Formats: sequence, C-alpha cells, structure tokens
Amino acid sequence: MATIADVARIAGVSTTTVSRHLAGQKIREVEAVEATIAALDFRASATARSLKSGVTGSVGLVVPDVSNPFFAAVVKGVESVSRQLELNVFLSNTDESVELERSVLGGLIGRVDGVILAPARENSDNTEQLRRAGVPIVLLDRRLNGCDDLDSVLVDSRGGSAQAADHLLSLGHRRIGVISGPLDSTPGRERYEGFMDALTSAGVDLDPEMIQVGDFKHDSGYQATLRLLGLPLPVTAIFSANNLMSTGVLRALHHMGVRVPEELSLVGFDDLELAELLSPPLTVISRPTVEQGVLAMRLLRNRIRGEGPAKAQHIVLDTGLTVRGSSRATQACRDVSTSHSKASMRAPRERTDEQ
Amino acid sequence: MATIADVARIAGVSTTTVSRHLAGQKIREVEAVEATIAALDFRASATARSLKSGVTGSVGLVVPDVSNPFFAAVVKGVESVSRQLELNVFLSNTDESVELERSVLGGLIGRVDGVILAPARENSDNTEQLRRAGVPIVLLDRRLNGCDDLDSVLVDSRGGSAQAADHLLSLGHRRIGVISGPLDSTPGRERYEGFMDALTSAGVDLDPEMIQVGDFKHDSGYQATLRLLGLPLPVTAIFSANNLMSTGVLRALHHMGVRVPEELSLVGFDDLELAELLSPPLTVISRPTVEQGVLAMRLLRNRIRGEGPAKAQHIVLDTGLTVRGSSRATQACRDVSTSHSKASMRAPRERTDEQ
DNA sequence: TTGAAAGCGCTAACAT
DNA sequence: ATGTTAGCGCTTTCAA
Repeated sequence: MATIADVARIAGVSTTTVSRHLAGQKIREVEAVEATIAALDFRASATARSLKSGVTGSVGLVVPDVSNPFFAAVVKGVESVSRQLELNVFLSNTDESVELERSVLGGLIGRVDGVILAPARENSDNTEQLRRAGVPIVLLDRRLNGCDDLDSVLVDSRGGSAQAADHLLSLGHRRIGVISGPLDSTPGRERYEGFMDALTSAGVDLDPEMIQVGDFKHDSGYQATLRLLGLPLPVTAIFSANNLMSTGVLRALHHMGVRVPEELSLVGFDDLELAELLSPPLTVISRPTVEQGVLAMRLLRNRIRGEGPAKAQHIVLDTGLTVRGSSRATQACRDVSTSHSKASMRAPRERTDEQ
Repeated sequence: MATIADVARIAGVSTTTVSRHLAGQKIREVEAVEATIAALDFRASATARSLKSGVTGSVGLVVPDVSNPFFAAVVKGVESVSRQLELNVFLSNTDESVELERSVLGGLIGRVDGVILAPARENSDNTEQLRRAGVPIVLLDRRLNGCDDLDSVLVDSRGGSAQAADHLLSLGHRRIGVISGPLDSTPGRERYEGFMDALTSAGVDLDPEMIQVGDFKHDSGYQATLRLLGLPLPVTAIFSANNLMSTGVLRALHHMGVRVPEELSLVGFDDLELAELLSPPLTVISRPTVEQGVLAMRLLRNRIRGEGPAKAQHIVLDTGLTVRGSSRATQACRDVSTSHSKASMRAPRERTDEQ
C-alpha cells in the first residue's frame, strides 16, 4: 500500500500538503497531488488516522441473537444509518449469554466510538469497562439496571402484553397459559408483568402451573406447550412472549394435533414476516423493528458527536395488536354473545387447513 | 485511557518490559507490572498495535441482505468462528446493489485482514481494489466471474434445482411455472439452469410466459405468481428460486384463494425455519446455512495466516429435498398410479423421469 | 500557502 | 532480562 509519504515524494510536495489536500484544504499543486494519488491508488490508512485522531470510525452492535428475525431487522436498521454516516459496524452475537457479552464488550474497547447494546440480562451490567473508557452506549430493546443514565430505545412491552391479555379476555378466555421469557431480561419481565397485571385488573387469576418460563428460544416454547397441554384442567389459550417461542408453541400444537383456534387460541408477542401465512395465521403483538435500529443509531451518533441533551434520552415505542386467525372466542363466550366475538375478531382470510 | 508508558512509569520499568509481559514473555517485575495494569485498567490500544503490526484483527462480512434468514444464519456461523479466533466482524449489507457493494468494499480497505463476500452480481467484480491491497477474499454462496482464484463456499444450486424439477416431474407436472432470481447472480442463474436442464432431459419444454424472473425479494414472488395465475393455460406447479420469493408466492396464492397443493403444487429453493408450520407446509430444497458461514470463515482464517494450499479452494455443499405438504401428484398422475408417486418421493436424488 | 518536526501508542531491533 | 531508540502512517502545531 502506498503511503502519504510516497505521494508527497512523487508529487514533489511535503506530506503536510498532501494531508491538507485530503482534508479538503486549498493547496497549490492540486493536480500533481491528485494525479499521484490516483496513480498509486493511495488510500489513507484508517489505522494511522485513528491512532492520531482517537476516532475509529466504527461502532459496535451487540445483540443476543442475529438469527432472530427481530434482531436481524434491527441490524438492518442500524446498518443503513451507519452507512450514511460512513461508520462501520462491528456485529457481535452474545447468544443470550452474560459471559459472552462481557468478553465481547471488552473486545470492543479501543476499537469503536460507540456501542449499541441489547443486553442479555437486565441485572448483569457489563458496561462498566466501556464506560470507564468513555465509550458512549445506547441500550436497545432492553434495559439495564442502574443504567438509566444511558440512552435507550425501548418498546412498551407492558402495554403490548396488556393488549394481548385484553384481547384474550374479551374473547372469553380465563384459563390462559403464559409462556414467559427469562424474568431477568427486560422483555421477559415486562411482558410477563404487563400480561399478569392486565389479568389481575380483570379479576382473573392463573394457577401457578399455567405459567411457564422459557428462554426465548424455539424449543422452550415447544416444551412449555407440552407441559401446558398435560395439565389436568387444560388451558383455552396461550400467550407466548416472543416470536421464536411462538413458533415452538405452534409446532407443539401441530404435533399434538391440537386445532387452533378451535380448541385453543394463541397470541404471540412479536410479529413474524410469515405470520399471515402460518397455519393458522398468527395473532400477534407487533412493534417497530428496523426503526428501533435506526433510532438507536441516531442516538448513538449524537452521543459520539457530543450533540444533543446532556441527560439520557429514552425512546419508548408503541406496540400494536394484529388479530389474525389463531385467536377466537371461547365456546361459552360465543354462546352468550355472537355479535361480541365478531366485533373483536377482524374477519381473517380464508384458511385452507389441510391437516 | 492509560497507555503503556503510564504503566511503565508507575511500575518502574520500561515500556519494552511491559510490552514483553503483554506478549507473554518472562520478565522480572511481573507483580508490579500486573498490579499497575490492573490499577490503571490498562488495555493496549488496538489501533496502535494495528499500525505497528499491519494486522487489524478484524474481518469484513458483506452480504446482500441480513434480514434474509439464510444470510442471518450465515452471519451467525461466521460470527461464532471469528469469536473463537478473536477476530471482530464488520457486517455490511449491500441490499443486492452493485454500487453499494463497491463502496462498502472500498471502505473496508485498511480496516480488515480479510473479507467474506456474497456478491450481488456475478458479472460485477468489485474486488479489484481489495485485491490490489492484498486483502484475502472468500466468496460465499455466489461466484464472481473471473475470480476462480478466490476461495469459495458454494452450494450445488444446479443439483438442488434438478432435485426440485425431478420431484415435480415425478408427480406428473408438466406445466410448471418458474420464478427465477436475477440471471446475473450465481444462485439465480444456476438454479434456473439446473431446473430447466432437468426438464429438458425429461423432454419437457416450458412456454416462455411460464418463466418469470424476480429479484429474490418477497414482492417479486408475489407479482410473478399473479402473472402465472393469469395465463390462459394455467400451470399446475410453481418452482420458486429462493425463500423470500416463495413466501411471496404463498401469499399470492392465499390472496387469490388458490388451494395448495390441491390446485397447484409449490416447491421452493431454501428451507425456512417455519416451513413446516406454513399453510401448507412447504416442500423445499434445503441446504447448509450456518455451516456455510463457518466454512467460509475457516477458509479466510487460513488465507490470513498464509496457511493451506496456494491454489484456491472451492467447497461445494450438497442440497436436499424436503417433501412437505405443498407438492402433490397431479390428478392425471394419481389416476394412473397412486402408489408410484409415493415411491418416487422417497428417492429424491434419483432422476425418475418416467411417470 | 508551505514544510519541518513532533507525536499518537505500540513493538522490535539492537545494545547492554 | 532489560532498556534505548526508531518507526508504523498520519495530522498538526509552529515557523518560514
């Protein structure tokens, strides 16, 4: 690789002059310098620049699972903004592990100007090393206890779960199985609490065995469903706290031959690209995905530039209820009031259930 | 941030000694140095090291679309290996655009020790700048014309498509709609050619209007399906060349009220996490995903280390046919022989051209 | 406007 | 075993 010294020597100027030209300042020998740069295919060393300036031109993006469509969308959002800002993105996957997260964040120190982090657990603060190093951090989708001083982009998980609860309640369900995420992660806890609070407000209590705690992964949704199906008094509906577990639930129901929504209703937190095409189409709580990444990257940019308000900014986005075919009124409820169940169900498209 | 000079001064040794300690060599004042490092929370500057050594400790991963589940899985594979190697991964999304790809690759020069690239188009070689800079490149999932000297990890797309063709032929289908990807991308071209060749071998010709070219995205599958459904002589089956387009096809069929597989069979290239749960479960050509990323990263590591054979290595992985509910025998075929169509679904690798 | 020289933080000869 | 010194490629005072 050609260096600035090569260019300077061949163009017959000093390195300072070349450097100035690169910085956009006016110099006399523009043509000679430009010609030489082109001839040598010179590109200023990013490393040398970083060392001199203390700026890396990179950011870190740390997520629990890239192959989760939600985070894949977030990555896309972050990436699109960072491209415009000419920042490179280091992507790291923590696999929901606090230990991995810790080592990953440590490895980012000195290599990035800022970090967007979706922490694995809200009680395990791994940001201390980054903070000591003065690296700005934006939290994404998940809180971190004791870190309210950090910018964040979150979703109203409690509200979303309450929407799910109200939906199922309005359909007459009272025995509802809950498949929660880890209670020490923000979405896990808030979705659980939001759902339970809404039930409590409606005077509905769940037996302890109707509450299953999973790990946000496919298989835990599957296993939890099997346990719920094994209860002496079966549930009439299931609320699943994230997309991956919802598909696990659906798979278990398929395997066990449970008809949805005839025998059991299902509502999942998180929309899926394919939700509409599933058998049956899935009723979900939806929320912004790409947008979360976009917003987080914008917040981070402001921090990196030292712009914006000194105090932490917290963006909370709204969720929505998308009623599809996997939820319907209980038999009892339909007997009492047909018009009511019709009203609360947006007429779903025809299904060709070929089970 | 503390520097090596700070540590040296406080520990009462030279920077060289500290540096040696960091490199794992034996020194006398181990305790003093270690204590000082801990006290100052010293971490060697990655930037300074890079400048000195010429090694960045980073690699670039350039894909057309992170939110495509296939590439999300690839990313996961690459990431897991690079973590073990203590390499950081720059992730870039080209959105299937040659221009974006070009600028992205340019921006990686000097920042990475190697690049894994899934090129947007096989005729548009944007690797020249990287190659001049001596950056090792591994091609992933897609070829690049004139770049056979680069290592690659590919899938037997032709073979996979032939499997799809043979499957549909064995079910009696002769009027088959093909929804191809861009013919100037490797998977687009090879899947198209593999499929058509298999049909030709079986003496089956398709009318030109039965061949639709999409862009590998959801909507193009949707639109192409509408066009196919509008043909005067309808097709009895559709082959879709990737996952995203397949879901577009399915959505279009749902919207148009076409029953699958009763009225029309569908086979898609690429498995989907949810394929089994779709309505109907999708018959697909599957292939390794995470593994492709793992293998690509291993190839790249060897190049970076200067290990392995001098000549380019080309890994070609096999596909598999997974028969689910979206494909079935034509009425005519079922009339003739019910048992035979079952048998031919069992032997996917075999070309059973007779009905 | 331009250039000489110092220095960002680290490592590697080379000398001790 | 340890220290001195030079230098990776760039930017930036400070003089001219």
